[in-house]
Amino acid sequence: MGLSRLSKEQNRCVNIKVIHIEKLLQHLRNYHQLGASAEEAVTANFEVLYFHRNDHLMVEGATSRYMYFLEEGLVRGYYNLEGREITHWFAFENDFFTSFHSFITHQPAVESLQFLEDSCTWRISKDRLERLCQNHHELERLLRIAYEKYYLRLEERFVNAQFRSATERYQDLLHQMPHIIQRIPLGYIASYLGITQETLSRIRRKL
Amino acid sequence: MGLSRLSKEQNRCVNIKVIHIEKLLQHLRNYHQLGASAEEAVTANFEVLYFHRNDHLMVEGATSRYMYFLEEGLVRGYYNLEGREITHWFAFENDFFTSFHSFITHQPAVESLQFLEDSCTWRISKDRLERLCQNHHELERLLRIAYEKYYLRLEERFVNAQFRSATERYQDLLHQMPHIIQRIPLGYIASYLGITQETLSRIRRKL
DNA sequence: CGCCGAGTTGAACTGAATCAAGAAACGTGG
DNA sequence: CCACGTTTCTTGATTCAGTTCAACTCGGCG
Repeated sequence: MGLSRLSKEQNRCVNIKVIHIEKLLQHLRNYHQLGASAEEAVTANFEVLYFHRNDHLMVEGATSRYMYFLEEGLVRGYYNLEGREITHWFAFENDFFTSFHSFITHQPAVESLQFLEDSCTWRISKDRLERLCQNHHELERLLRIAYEKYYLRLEERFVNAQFRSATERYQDLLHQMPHIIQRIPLGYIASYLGITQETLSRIRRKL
Repeated sequence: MGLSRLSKEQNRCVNIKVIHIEKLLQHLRNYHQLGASAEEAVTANFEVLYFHRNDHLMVEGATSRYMYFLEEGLVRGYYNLEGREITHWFAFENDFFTSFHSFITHQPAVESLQFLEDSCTWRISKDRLERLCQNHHELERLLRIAYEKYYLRLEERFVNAQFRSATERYQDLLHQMPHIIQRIPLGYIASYLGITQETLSRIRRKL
């Protein structure tokens, strides 16, 4: 459950921050165009952090004070339900992630966040994000638009969960993220889909 | 499938708009405090509309160009899945509603919206809402915060759908909205919970 | 009165969970 | 580079929650 970070690499990378953060800025532009001063504010307020495979970013009970952007790597959010571990989301390259409930409400998180691959992230604290939004209407708008998008994503997942069979959900997943199979253990994928590992194994045999 | 409106009552109400819209403003203040000019802009840009029980606000295939606020009444959103009607949300007093996917993406909606009771709504077009947000940073912020809240609501529903039994979900619903039983036919509630009407009927017998 | 929609009940069926046991793959230390 | 233990994945037998289909009850209403 190490919270260890690659401080050497990290320092190396802080020096070339301006180069790297371009990927985050590029991604932000997909949501909404930003002026020079807003982009500078982003550059000044996000910080890079590196993690190892299997590192925990946070564990349940902690309060999430940061929003993260995943430049490279893979993360899962999971929680315990009656003694068993439920993975309820994955974040891939170019995703924002955090324990949203905790981040938004300031309450202790019910979920834990763990890296499944060595990862490069950018983070900003809630305080700073609020300040940035206050000072740059453009960023507030960007955030609003980002929430719209994330809302729609979630809505789609909800409909799938409630009205499609396990097999359909697995096929959808394969279709939308074919790479997922190589990168994530079956058990995590199963609980993400809301089924048991055994059932998923059987589904795969038939395909 | 009447799209009829109560134009007489409506006109009467437009005259006393300033009194009525107070309820919308009051609700908005729960999300974020607004200055006088923002409140005036809201007052000037929302319009009141009345509907009858069973009226359709829109049917699948149409594109949702308005965001609605429900001052009084009851609405459901539903769609067809393999010939059967699935109610996937209800809006109650003080809820915002529309076909979110359609409203956000400008694409034709897959769902239809129907009033289950005589209702009083306030609406604003997407264009005007965008303009308001552009001119009033406060409103942009309010909208961002509203999306956060709606995101969390949906997340909770998603978790319930995927990991709780039908009985648990029904009990949760009873607990959170006890009035729902009196106001909504059993079949709608069942599909909202993701189960059949027969199953819900059996669950109720046992309680 | 008879019809119609809403809700209930029953019996058979089914998709997925559970429990239990093996097989395969993985990584770590010697 | 092999050997061993651990984790990951598969397979089988059984059980169970919820579906399906069909029939029936009840209350309202033209």
